[in-house]
Amino acid sequence: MPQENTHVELSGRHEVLDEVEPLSARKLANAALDSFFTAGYGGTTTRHISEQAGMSTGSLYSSFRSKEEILFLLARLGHESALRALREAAGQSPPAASRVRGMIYEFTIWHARNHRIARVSQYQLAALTPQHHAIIAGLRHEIEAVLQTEVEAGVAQGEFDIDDIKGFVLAALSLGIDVARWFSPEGRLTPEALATSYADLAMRMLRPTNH
Amino acid sequence: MPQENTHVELSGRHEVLDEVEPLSARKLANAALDSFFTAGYGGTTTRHISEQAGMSTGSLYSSFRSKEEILFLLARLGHESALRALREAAGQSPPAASRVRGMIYEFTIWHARNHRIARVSQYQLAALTPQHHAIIAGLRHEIEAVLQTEVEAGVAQGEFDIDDIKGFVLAALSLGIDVARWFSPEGRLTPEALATSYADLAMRMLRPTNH
DNA sequence: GTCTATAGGAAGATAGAC
DNA sequence: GTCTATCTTCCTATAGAC
Repeated sequence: MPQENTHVELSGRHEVLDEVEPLSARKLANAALDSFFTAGYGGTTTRHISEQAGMSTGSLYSSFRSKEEILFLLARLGHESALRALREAAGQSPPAASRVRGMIYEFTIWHARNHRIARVSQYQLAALTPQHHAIIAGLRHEIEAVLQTEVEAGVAQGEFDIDDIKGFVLAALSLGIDVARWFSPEGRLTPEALATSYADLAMRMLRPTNH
Repeated sequence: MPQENTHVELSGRHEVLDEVEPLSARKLANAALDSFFTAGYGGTTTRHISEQAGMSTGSLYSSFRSKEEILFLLARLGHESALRALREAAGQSPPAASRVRGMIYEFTIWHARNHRIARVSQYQLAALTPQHHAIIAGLRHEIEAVLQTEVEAGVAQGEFDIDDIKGFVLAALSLGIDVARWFSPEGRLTPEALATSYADLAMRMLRPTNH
C-alpha cells in the first residue's frame, strides 16, 4: 500500500534556464536545449541554434565562445538544479525515513519535470572538454554524497535495515536519473505519480526484513 | 542479508557482434561501436569508422547503405541479445520469486558486461529513421512484457505483495538499463556484484510488508 | 551586439577502375 | 569487394561593417 506524501512543496517552481542573462544568451540556450534534446549534440548545428533563437549564425559567438560552451552551461545548470532539489529535501525535519523518502520523491519529480535538460545533462557529457567534464563530475559526486549521508543517518538510528548502503544509493539515484531517458509529458504517468511510485519502492528497499 | 544466487549460467558467453557476417561487415560494426560509444553517433565520421576497420571510406558502402544502417544493426542486435537473456531466465523452473530474481540478475549483468553496445543501443536511438526506430520500439515492448508476465504470475500465486506491478516493472528494467550509462570495467563493482545487489533490492521491493 | 560574407575544412555518399 | 578520386553540401568559427 503506497504511503502518503507527507513532504511539503519546498520552493516555487521555475525553469532552470530562467537565470541565464542576458536575453540573447537565454534565447540561444533555450534553442540549443531544444536541439540537443531532439537531435543530440553532434546532430545539432550552430546555424540551427541561431536560427531558432531568431539570430544570425555569427551572433551566437558574442554570447558563447563555442558550441561546447553552450552544452557546458546546460549541463552545469541542470546538475546544480538537481543538486539544489536534493539538498532542500535533505534539510527537512526528522525522522530520517521521511527525509530520505522526500529526497527520492524530489529527485525523481525533478527529472520528470525537467526531463529535457536532464536528458541533455546526463547523456551528452562525452562532448564536453576534459576541464568542463571534471566540473560536472564534481557536482555528480556531491549529489551522491548528499543522499548517502542521509541514508547512513537513518541506518545509525535503526530506521533502516540495509547492509549495502552504497548499492541502495546507486540504485535510488539511478531510478531518478533514468526517468530522463524515457519520460514524456504525453505519457500515461504524471511526474507526481511517478515520484510517488519510486519513493514507495525505495522505502520498500530500506524497510526491515520480514522474519 | 543478500540471498544467494541460485540461478545457473544459462548459455556460453559470447560477443554480441560475433554473428555479424561477413568479416568486413563485422570489422566495420566493431569500429562503429567503438566510435559511437566514445564520441556518439553525431560525433562519428564514416571516414573514422572505415579507418579503424582498416579500409577505405568508399568500401564501407559495400557493406552498409549508410551510417545510420550501422547504428540500426547495433541497436537491433543489442536489444535482441538483452531480450534473449531475459527470456532464458524466464524459462527457469518455479517458484516465480526465483524466476523474477534470475531475470533481474541476468538483465543487469547483461548491461554491465555489454555496456558498450547497451549504451549505444539505449542512447543513440534519436538518430534512427522512423522505420528503424519503430522496430527497436517493438523489441522494447517485448522486453517489458516478458518481465511483467512473470511478475503477474508471482502475484497471482501470492509470492509477491505489490499493488503497482507496472511501477515495479518500470523500475526494475530502469535499474538494469541505467547500468549502461555509468558502468566501467575499471570501476570498483564487478558485473556479478552489481547484478546481485540489484536482484536483492528488487526482491526487497516485492516481499510482503512487515505489519 | 547585431548583421553579411566568407574562410577553410570536413562531412556523407557515389563513380568507375581493377 | 576494394581502391582512389571526387561531387556536393554543410560545418564551426572569424572578419569587418554598422
